[in-house]
Amino acid sequence: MFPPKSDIAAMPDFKDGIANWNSFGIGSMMENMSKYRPADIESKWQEKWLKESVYEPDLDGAARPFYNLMMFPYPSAEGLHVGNMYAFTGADIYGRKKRMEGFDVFEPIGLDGFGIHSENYAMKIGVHPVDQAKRSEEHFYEQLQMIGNGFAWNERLETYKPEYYHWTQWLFVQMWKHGLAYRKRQSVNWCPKDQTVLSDEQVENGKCERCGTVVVKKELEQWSFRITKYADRLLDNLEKLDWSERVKVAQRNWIGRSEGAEIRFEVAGSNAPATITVFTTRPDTLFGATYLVLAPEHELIADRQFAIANRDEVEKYAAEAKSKNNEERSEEGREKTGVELKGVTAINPATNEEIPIWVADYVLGSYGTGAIMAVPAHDERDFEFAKKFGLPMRQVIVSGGDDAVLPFIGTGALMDSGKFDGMDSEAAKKEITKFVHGEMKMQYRLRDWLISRQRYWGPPIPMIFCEQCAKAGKGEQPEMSGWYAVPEKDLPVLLPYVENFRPTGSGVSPLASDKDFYEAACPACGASARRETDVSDTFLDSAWYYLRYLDPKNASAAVNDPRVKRWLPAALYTGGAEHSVLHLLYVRFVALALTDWGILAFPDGEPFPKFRAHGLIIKDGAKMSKSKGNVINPDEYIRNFGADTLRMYLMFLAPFEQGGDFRDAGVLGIERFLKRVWNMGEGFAAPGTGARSAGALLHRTIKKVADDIDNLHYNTAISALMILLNGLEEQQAVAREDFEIFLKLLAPFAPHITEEIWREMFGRTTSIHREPWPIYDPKLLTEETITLVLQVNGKVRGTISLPSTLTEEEAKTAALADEGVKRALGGATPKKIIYVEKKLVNIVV
RNA sequence: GCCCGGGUGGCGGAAUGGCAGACGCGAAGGACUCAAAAUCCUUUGUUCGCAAGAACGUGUGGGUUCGACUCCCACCCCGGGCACCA
Repeated sequence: MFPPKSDIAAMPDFKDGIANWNSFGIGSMMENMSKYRPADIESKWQEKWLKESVYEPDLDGAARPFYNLMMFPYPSAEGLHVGNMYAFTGADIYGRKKRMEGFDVFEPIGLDGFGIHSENYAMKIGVHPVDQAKRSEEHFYEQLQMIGNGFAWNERLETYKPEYYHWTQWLFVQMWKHGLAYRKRQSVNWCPKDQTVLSDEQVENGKCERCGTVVVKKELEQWSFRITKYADRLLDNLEKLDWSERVKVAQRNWIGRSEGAEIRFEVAGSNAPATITVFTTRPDTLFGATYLVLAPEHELIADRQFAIANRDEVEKYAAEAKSKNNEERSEEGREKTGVELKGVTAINPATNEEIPIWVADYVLGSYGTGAIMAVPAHDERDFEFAKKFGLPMRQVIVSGGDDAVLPFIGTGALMDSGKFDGMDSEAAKKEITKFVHGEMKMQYRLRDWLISRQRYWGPPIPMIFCEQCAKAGKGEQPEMSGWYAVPEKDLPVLLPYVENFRPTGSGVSPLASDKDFYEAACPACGASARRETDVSDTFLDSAWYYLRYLDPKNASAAVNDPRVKRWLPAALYTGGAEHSVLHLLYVRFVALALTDWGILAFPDGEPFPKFRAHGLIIKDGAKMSKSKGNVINPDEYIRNFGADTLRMYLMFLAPFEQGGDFRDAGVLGIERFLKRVWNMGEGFAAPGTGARSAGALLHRTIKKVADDIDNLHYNTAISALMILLNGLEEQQAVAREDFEIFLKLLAPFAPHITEEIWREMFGRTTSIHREPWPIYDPKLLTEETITLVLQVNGKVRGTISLPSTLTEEEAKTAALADEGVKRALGGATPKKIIYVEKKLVNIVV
């Protein structure tokens, strides 16, 4: 593992310091010296900060609010992960600097404790989720206390507390009232292991995002939110957001907007009149459409009125295709299959030709209209299909150059397209659509947010179904007769403590067997009715928590709160990129909806104008996981090295947005650095020395550290601090003022040791974390002498030190006089001399 | 396949047109010590050379430039996102 650190925590009475003393010191002070023992000072300051409310801003009166928000953890498993600590530390450093710059920094923390993740863990260790939540809460907060973040503890929240989920349920009710929540029987993702449905976003490569089990399709009646209604705004707003690019790209891909046309094809040969509407992004290729393909789910296939001569064969194919899950259906390189619908044909509206209609599972029922026009000459999939079944191909686009090879996917000029021949394909899209009375239309990859879960550990969905009203066709929403939201005065619908909380697998929640829970009176007619027994997705809990932090004491104003105006939109949001299309999409959707309802008023409806995704901490080149046994427990390192050392080590590994590989050996370097800081602090226990300031080095460091923190380049900021300490140690004597500036620069990274030196060694009475951030003097950034690089034909042949006041002429003269340069020139005459101000002279021969 | 990152010593990384390898780890040698640990000092890209110094060197191949890790073109490899989405 790592070397034993017997010299720190394990020796409480060790008290000489001699062994630690280095060249910097004053011998006579030795008996007063103490060793750097993080265990002694860290918990002391954590308690003191709490008592002094160092990190509690005035939520109602702060003059310069800075909401420093970070994604809250979901407690489960063995406790805080080193990855959590990495994320929190990186966000905290930014916030600490802002606080020193005079901002009222609000850095809240809480627990996203509802959900499958926490419930599964409780089941695994055989504890009831309610009881496990209490334990996790205690353990997590204890660990979170130890990492030394400037958390505003007073405002902490837990999503599983009734005073919290009261408002999660309220949010559901609002969705319902505004027509954004609906219940529908549909083919949904079902995780056989977690025994619940999942949203599209929770399925990764056909597997459950939580447990990795292959997801299957099930026909179930489920609750969804109409996030698709917001697809355009979710996409368009991305342009205005200052977010990590990779997250924006992921959201763009996920929303997947494409512009195309819907075109109607009349059907011939059927006894009843029928049309098939297709969606295409290439209406310009309509003249090349030689057949149509319906998805197995297409409504015409189930329509018995529709005269398909080989109906049995077609239905059999469709049924088989539907039984396959997405993964099987789209397995890469899979051969195309399909069946022709005999006895019916479609009429290409551009050519008036009769073309065959097929059913094939390469067309998805859930996208577009569930039907396509196939243009085998200009689409790879259609090409493959046409080749296999011997269907005709017709090229209708030519590019300028080599276009002999089909399929040709690109754009170009039209051919064999009647009066459109020669037209540019881009222009032809609109023209041909118009010509056949089609309609330009957007299509989205995004699906509605499936919100219900057949599990116990979540907020019960606050809906009631009344059989009486349903029969009478009454209800709160059109086409949803019988359904009523729980009246707001009756919220929250409490999650009962049931002994049998395990998922049933029958498509309903364990709450469905709790009569006391589900029996309710109809809010409309008073008849005996039945409560919804599913709970909502965990991601609904976390879709509004940033609002809740602003008022944990007064639940009645949790969402519509005057503080919201002061603190939101958040100044900075930090979290993992793995939530690109989960949390980060949902949270935006909910904010947009709240904006439309007049509850929020953020510009563009966006709560987080600035978001930064941090990197991933891996271990020895591999992702940490319990099965690999390479999970780093931060507690152990904090116990052995201190939180300051671990914080700095994690930040020193690599740029914060990149992540890093955790290697035990590296921790020692930071530990040495902090010991040297400590020792230098001890050296100042005596009155100040009146030594000269480190000047340019100091001021360059102030600038560098400030810039690096702003850019989240903590690794290079730490490097700059090391260089400054090295420089100070080389001096005969160090000015106390310099060292104090150094301490302030170090404070965001190592909050405990800097506070200890500041207050205990230097006798200050207020926290270093409330000190003003150092300002550099631009005049002091440059050294008195500069190093001029001398090149001949671009190769370095020497360097010389010159006063920084030097002129171009002086530089060139000095360069030509240099021995190394003369040797390299070998008597040749310079053709050209390039001078880069105060940096370099390059002599070209 | 498309879209984002990225490829630099033994290792993590630094430098975004101007001394490649900052800072740290590791390693080697030395000081202190009975000894070890800790600490401090020195060295540490590769090759040739006693040295002064020289040549080579940032995934590969070209190009632009006085000068390229950095910019341009083509390609290879690694990580991530999307993917039969018409």
